[in-house]
Amino acid sequence: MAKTDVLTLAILGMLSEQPLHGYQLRKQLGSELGAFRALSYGSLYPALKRMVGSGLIAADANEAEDAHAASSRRSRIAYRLTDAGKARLADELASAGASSWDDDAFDVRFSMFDKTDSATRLRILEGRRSRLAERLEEVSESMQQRRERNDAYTTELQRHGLERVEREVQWLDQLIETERSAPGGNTKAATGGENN
Amino acid sequence: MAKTDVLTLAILGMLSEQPLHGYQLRKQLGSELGAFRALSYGSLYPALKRMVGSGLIAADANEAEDAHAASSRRSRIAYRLTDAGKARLADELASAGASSWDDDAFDVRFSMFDKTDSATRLRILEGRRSRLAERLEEVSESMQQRRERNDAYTTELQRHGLERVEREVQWLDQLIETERSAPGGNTKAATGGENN
DNA sequence: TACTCGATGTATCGCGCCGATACAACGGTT
DNA sequence: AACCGTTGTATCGGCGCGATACATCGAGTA
Repeated sequence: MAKTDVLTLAILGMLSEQPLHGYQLRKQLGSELGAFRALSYGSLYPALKRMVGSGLIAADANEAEDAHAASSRRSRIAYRLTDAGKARLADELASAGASSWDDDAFDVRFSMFDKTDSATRLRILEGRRSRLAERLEEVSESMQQRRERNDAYTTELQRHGLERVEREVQWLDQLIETERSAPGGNTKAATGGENN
Repeated sequence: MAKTDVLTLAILGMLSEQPLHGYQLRKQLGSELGAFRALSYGSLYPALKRMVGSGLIAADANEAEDAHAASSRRSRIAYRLTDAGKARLADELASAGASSWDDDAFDVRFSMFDKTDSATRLRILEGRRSRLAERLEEVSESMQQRRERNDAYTTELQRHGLERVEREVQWLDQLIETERSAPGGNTKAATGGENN
């Protein structure tokens, strides 16, 4: 089972809606997600190259040649999903493994929830929740241990960090409850199931 | 004015308390700050090497040779600040420029607030605040623009992200107010002043 | 005594990301 | 006709990360 990193997954998701140029892709990813707020071209273009190389996407170089032959050869490249790309995306969408629980990965995965069935959504939310609970425990432990040694500012920083994570857990709890009481939306039944 | 990246600054701060080994350095940075939660050795050791190369720190290889000569030659390296390192740290501590306003950089800077005078503290807090206000505006703009096009989940993700930033601003406002009404703590008067 | 195991400790490799930078054509304004 | 902001592709050096390898120490245990 080939690995699919976060950026690759995000691109697959974007392109599943419609073919896009690199430039447009960047804008969309930047505004749609919290992650990738300022995704650089130094990441994007190499990523696209890799994906073309592994056959997940294909590059359609400038199609518009209706009239007057090959005059103004603009170099714009529209990328679209191949069948392999669609298959990979479907695979990822049906999985709820640990690779969907980290900060950026979760955001990307969450933004595609309307393409996922309710059971998988729930498993991702719960996985994320338990991941955050782990972090909560680690941080509050190390806070207690060094409570005396730290100055007021460091303590405040830790307290605030802790609070932020707690709030995140509360948010997830809300989402989980909603998902449980109203499994609505997409219900295309976990095909295959259990990845990662 | 030589550039000082976040990791370098954090190391300078840690070593200003006491000489430390790479291993200890990693543990401290991991537990003390929110940033650097899991700083890898693949970053730390090269960074230390760079800093030795640029003369900011010095490496004292294993001093403990009290008795029975050179028997168990353990390879442990304690790093300490050089005079150049102390000077650089003092420089950074007196500056409140834009390089202290980003997420990780701010955390590192904030955790050293007890080594900075009140005026500089205030300027950093305000800089961070205005940086977050910028982000707030960008995000809420792009939310309004594509309100219709997005599905419910993406919208919720954006809303939550926005809320998180708003909360961050509130936290800063509190800190600013406190700092204004009680400039206490270190008051070593901005020496030299205005960097970055 | 010997064995194992976890913590301490140093170090490197490949890979991917970032910020900066360069280049170029398009569309609209003055 | 000159200017400028947006769209668009592309690369380079530097650096952080995760994985991995290796070595020693102290303590508990068979």
